[in-house]
Amino acid sequence: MTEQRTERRPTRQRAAIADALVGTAEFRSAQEIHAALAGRGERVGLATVYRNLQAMAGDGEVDVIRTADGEAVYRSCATDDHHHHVVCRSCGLAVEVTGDAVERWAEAVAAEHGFTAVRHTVEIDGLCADCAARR
Amino acid sequence: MTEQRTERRPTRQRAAIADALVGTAEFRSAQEIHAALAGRGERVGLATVYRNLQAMAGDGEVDVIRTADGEAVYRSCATDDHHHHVVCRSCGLAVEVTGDAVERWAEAVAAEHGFTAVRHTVEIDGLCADCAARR
DNA sequence: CCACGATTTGACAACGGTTCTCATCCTGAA
DNA sequence: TTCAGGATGAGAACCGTTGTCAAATCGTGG
Repeated sequence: MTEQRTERRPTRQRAAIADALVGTAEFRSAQEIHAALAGRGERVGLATVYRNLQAMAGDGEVDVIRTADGEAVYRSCATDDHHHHVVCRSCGLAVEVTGDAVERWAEAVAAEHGFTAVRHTVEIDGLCADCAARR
Repeated sequence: MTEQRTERRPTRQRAAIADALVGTAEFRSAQEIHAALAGRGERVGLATVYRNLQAMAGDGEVDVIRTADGEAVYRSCATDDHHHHVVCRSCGLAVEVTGDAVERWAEAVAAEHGFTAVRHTVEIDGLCADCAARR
């Protein structure tokens, strides 16, 4: 179930994209990353951003989740281990959390209904302390 | 936080759409519903399907979740209460489940990081017994 | 240090789902 | 039955994402 790190060639573009993700606590869309790179002077094609983001996601280097309107957003994960996120609806800040309780609950509830090969999606969203104070 | 039932006028189309959803345990996309209605002889515009599905979702009459590729899929919920789903990756079959444990965990974990106005998304997917047997 | 085959890139077209537009149709109320 | 305004439908418009393919780039072997 764990992804295999595919053999890939290092390029300036790939590094730039990875760089844009590192050190950011927010989930960002491919378009935002593309714009950020452009604004920074890094000339990288949009298709390249998408391709690399996909590849990184496949290798488990970054996390991908979908916003409410279906857009894919990415974030570099601090850990390779299984985890979930608490995301701020206002600023996008995300913190990683783990919870054996949920994992077990999901597994149990699925089994109870005869499901196998179970996976799950758990994302929590709210207002972070800063954004809440700023109101 | 609970949705207000908006005043809406009953129409043949709206009824047909609601009808296509009732009695189906699967999550279905707007396009699938549109096609199903067309195949059944019901002439309903695609835009109308989208509009009504959105309205119903806003009123909490139907559940909406996003497939892995970002497509929105709908299902009429048996209950108005808060619940989650276990969805079959193969056939789309979905069963509704509840779990206080998760709710509490989500709330606690969010609070622990200073988040407020917390909401969460929890979906479980796997292979239902039938699909698993069919392999 | 250079040539070579394989990858990767980038500009742009193509796509698929969803939303918007606006003239026309219906519905409930009078 | 008439009327005003909400609802519908056909198609254009949108937008995020993926596909195309020639040109640029990379690691390697010579």
